[in-house]
Amino acid sequence: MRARTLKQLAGHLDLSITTVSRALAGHSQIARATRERVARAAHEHGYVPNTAARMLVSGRSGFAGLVLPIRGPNLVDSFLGEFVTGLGEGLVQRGNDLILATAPEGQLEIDVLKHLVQSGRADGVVLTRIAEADERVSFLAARGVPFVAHGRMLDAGIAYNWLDTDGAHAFGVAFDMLYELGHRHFGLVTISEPMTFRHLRQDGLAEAITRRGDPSVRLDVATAPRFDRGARIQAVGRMLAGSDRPTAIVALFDELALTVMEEAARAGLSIPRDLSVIGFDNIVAAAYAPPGLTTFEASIRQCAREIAEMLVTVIEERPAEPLTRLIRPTLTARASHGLAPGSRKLKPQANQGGSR
Amino acid sequence: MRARTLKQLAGHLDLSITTVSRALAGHSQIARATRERVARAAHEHGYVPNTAARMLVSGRSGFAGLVLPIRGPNLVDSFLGEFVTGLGEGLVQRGNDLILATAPEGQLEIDVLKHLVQSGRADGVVLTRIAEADERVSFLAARGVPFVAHGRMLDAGIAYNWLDTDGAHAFGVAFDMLYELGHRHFGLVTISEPMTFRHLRQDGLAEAITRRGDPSVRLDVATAPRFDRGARIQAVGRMLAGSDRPTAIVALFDELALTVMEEAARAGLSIPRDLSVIGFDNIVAAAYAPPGLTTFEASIRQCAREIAEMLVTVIEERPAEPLTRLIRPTLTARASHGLAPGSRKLKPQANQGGSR
DNA sequence: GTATCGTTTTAAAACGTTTGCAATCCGCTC
DNA sequence: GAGCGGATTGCAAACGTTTTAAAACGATAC
Repeated sequence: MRARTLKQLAGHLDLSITTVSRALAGHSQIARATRERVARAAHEHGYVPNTAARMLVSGRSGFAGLVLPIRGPNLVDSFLGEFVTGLGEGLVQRGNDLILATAPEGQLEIDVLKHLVQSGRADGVVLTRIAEADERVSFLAARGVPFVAHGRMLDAGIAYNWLDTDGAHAFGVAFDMLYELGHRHFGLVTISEPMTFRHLRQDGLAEAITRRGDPSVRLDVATAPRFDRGARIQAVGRMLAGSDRPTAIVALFDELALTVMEEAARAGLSIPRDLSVIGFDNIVAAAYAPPGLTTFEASIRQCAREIAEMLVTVIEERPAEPLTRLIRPTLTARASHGLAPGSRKLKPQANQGGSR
Repeated sequence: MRARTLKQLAGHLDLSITTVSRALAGHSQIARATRERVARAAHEHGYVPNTAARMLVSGRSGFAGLVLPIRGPNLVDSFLGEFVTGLGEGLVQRGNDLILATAPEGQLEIDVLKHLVQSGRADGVVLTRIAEADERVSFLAARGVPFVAHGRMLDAGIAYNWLDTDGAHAFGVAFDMLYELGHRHFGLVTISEPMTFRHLRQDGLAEAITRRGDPSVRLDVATAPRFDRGARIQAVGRMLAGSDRPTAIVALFDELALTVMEEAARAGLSIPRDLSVIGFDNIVAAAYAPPGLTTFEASIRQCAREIAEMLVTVIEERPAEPLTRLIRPTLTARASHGLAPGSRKLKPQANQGGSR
């Protein structure tokens, strides 16, 4: 009864496969009456064209790929959910779907990536967590596979499409705000992994300090491996020890800021009275960790959506020039920053719009 | 140079397409020497078989599908990320990938689902958020499409594969624990949407009360629409108002429990001294919201992984009997529950193993 | 009645793989 | 040296779609 293939549908309609195919595609060379008759029949039969056949003949899959590396039981936060949702939103608008290829623990992410694009399952891919020098970028660029990176490499020698948050700008804003509040002794808590955003944010902070030109400003830096909680706590502990400690700490991202807040509480320091803390990302816990973490946010979902749109553009139009986009994060002011200890507020400056 | 298709590879090897195909598939009818020669060449050329062609001839895509409904800008938590990660883990083990089909705001989820399976893009699908009566389940069951549901319908009339967390058991455990701590006046905060887990958990609580057989036990229920924050706050406020309020509140899930904790704080109640609160899910914020929410957890990632394995089994083996699995959640005891006000502890009972 | 033209339809090839069946090759036996 | 059997290999069809090139059909003009 129901026609599952073009052939069956054509049989029912007493037309050739060709005509039905063209009619469904809306070709104007098919008589209008025929087009409508075919459309009606297709709808009645619930006919849906076979994706495999379409892929085979068109050479395109209609899928954008994302490789999901599995590592350890811990590292799952809301990032992935938001990112995937945003990609889905952006892709579906342009008639694409998302395919998630998992890279299990033993397997290299780049191998999964190669397989994904070479099997024709994905017309293009999205890359996250770009390292300072990233072999995935060079591989895809060399192969001419469409892709968009979320983040940048440090090496500027290779042209590719990317979208990134302007961490440098955000960290400059953070410094200026804290400086205005009287802070002069700063701390930066960062990671030791070679991620580009680490450099960019740190440079943004350093530049803001230079721009200010106040020689009394000091900056301490604490570094620890990203996933080594013990080392991180130790590094933060050292930074907070003694009386000559920073009065304001900027963390590379919220998880680090939360550690700072926990360690500060353990050391008997009150936030923001004794210590101001600012993070980056606005993860959910940032709102719940007392007294509420001041942080920056560039909606991951929104970024992912734009990335998806960029990717489809690249796939369809193959632009000569790489597409790039820098997103300026917004400040979510909560209660973890305030006047520097011992300084009196000159111009009153309320915390703006903090919320959950 | 590089052979992208079987034909090219066969040309290089001076063999027929058939032989190369069979050699790569490991057929024993091909001479061992030939098999090895082909394998080596394929590896050197970086040959990867075309997925579309394979799908077309085999009738299988190697994809499991998940429909991602987009609704509103708010509803993104870590659930999706964990779930997708778990699915990926489970699927990749059996050589499958995950395809995410987005249902944009205007479009019905079931239409996307239909299109997904009828186009042959997915060999089977995973369903989440099962409603009391779910049209997706009946559709897929009628069509004979392999699927596994995360959650159950209330109607037992239709056989299908599911995995669910044993919320009834958990809520019974919660009651027993609170009863032992001296609580007699209980509150349940729930939602008004027709989700099966709401019934199961509430029934589990009611059964535990009945089982205990203590006529002095009382239970108040507060209900609000799931996504109406205002209504939720009001309902919780009413429950907490007056002196004859519950001393222990069990929330259907953590978000509700967090609202209870916030409103309790606003009403000047101290947790756990004046009020015990227990949630369900162990979301990230549960650890950070002071004083730390006691809650139940069934690792979403682990559940998703099992769901994926079940799905592949269904796809490959088409078992006659439906596969079902009930996961017992574990208690994550933090500091939001304690002795009932005015009762003295008889047998000391420390909080076990609370952690982040 | 034939040539021409525009509109509408169709036959057939192609995409890259798997697979049923047939062909080839080789060493053996009688 | 013809026949046989087992081990290898190859031909060709099939999967369902899109697309190139060509055919069919009327109608109009000469």
